[in-house]
Amino acid sequence: MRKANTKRRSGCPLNASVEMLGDRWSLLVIRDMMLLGRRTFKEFLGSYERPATNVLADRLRRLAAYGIIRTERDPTDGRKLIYQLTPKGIDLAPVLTELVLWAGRHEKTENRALIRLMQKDKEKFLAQIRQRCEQPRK
Amino acid sequence: MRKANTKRRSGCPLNASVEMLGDRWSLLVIRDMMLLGRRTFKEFLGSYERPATNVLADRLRRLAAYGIIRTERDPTDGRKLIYQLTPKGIDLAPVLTELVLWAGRHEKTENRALIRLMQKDKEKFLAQIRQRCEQPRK
DNA sequence: ATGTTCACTTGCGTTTTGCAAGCGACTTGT
DNA sequence: ACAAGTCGCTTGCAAAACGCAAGTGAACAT
Repeated sequence: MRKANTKRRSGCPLNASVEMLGDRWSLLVIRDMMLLGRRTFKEFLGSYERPATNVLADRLRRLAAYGIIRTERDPTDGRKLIYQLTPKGIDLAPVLTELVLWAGRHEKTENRALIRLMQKDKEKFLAQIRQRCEQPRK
Repeated sequence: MRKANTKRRSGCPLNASVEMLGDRWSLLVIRDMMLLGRRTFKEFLGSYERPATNVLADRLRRLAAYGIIRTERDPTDGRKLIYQLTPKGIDLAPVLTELVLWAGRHEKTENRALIRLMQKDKEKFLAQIRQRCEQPRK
C-alpha cells in the first residue's frame, strides 16, 4: 500500500522537493536513468553505490507515485520492466546539474569530464539530455 | 563523536552532494538561512516544518563538519550561537533555486511570489542572495 | 522438464527519526 | 544577590527506515 497523498509538512516549494527527493537514493536512480541510460531493476542495482533490493523497490515505487518515472513491460521479455523518466522527471535535469556542479566546485570527486562539460555550456548540456530522454529508445 | 570523514559510497559528484544534503532537513535549514535570514537554533526550530531539537542539532553539526555553515558566539548574548553560511553554503543558492523552480512547475505549492521572482530573472535573484549573505550583518 | 533470470518480498538486526523531558550556561528582572 | 527565564543543546524511548541475506513466483532458455 503506497501513500503518495500523505500530507505535506508545509506548502513551501523547497519542502515539496525535499519530501520527494530528499533521501540517499532517489536522485542517484534518476542520475542512472538520465545520464547512464539505465532502465531496469537489475541495471539500477549495478550502480556504484549498490542500493539494497528492498530500498530500490521502494524508491522506484515512490518515484512512480510522484509521477517522476513510469513503468512498462519490456515487449521482448515479459520478465523485465522498463522504467523511464516522465517529463516531470526529465525536468529534474537542472537540479542534477547544479548538484553536480556544486560538488565539483567544493569536493574532490571523480568524473571531472562530466563537470567540465556542464560548465562549458550548461544550456547545451541540458538540451542534449532532454533530447536523449524524450524520444523513445530504438 | 562525529564522523565527517566516513568513506563515500562512490566518487560521483552527485553522490557527494546527496551524502551531504540528501535528507529531509538539511536543505530546509539552508533555506532558512539563505532566504529568511535565520541564524540561531531557536529560529530554525520555528520553521514551518518544525524539526525535532535532536535532529536539528545533528544537522547543524553535520553542515558545520562539511564546511557549509560556521558557528560563532553572539557577542551581545553569551547564550546564543550564530550560524552563518560559508561561501560553500552560499554557493548552494543555484541548487535551492532549481529545486524550488522544479516544485513550482510540477506541484501545487505556496509562495508563488518567490517562484515568479526566480523565474523572472534567475541571475539577478542569485546575485541578490550572494550580496545579502556575504556581507556581515549589521 | 530443468535450470536461470528478473523483479521483487520477507525476516531480522542495526541505525535514524520523532517526541518529550531534562540540563547547564548565561541573562534578565527585582 | 537571587530567582526566574532563555538558549542550545542532550538523553531516553518508541517507531520507522535501512542494510543484508535469503527466498519466491513468473517468464524465459535449453
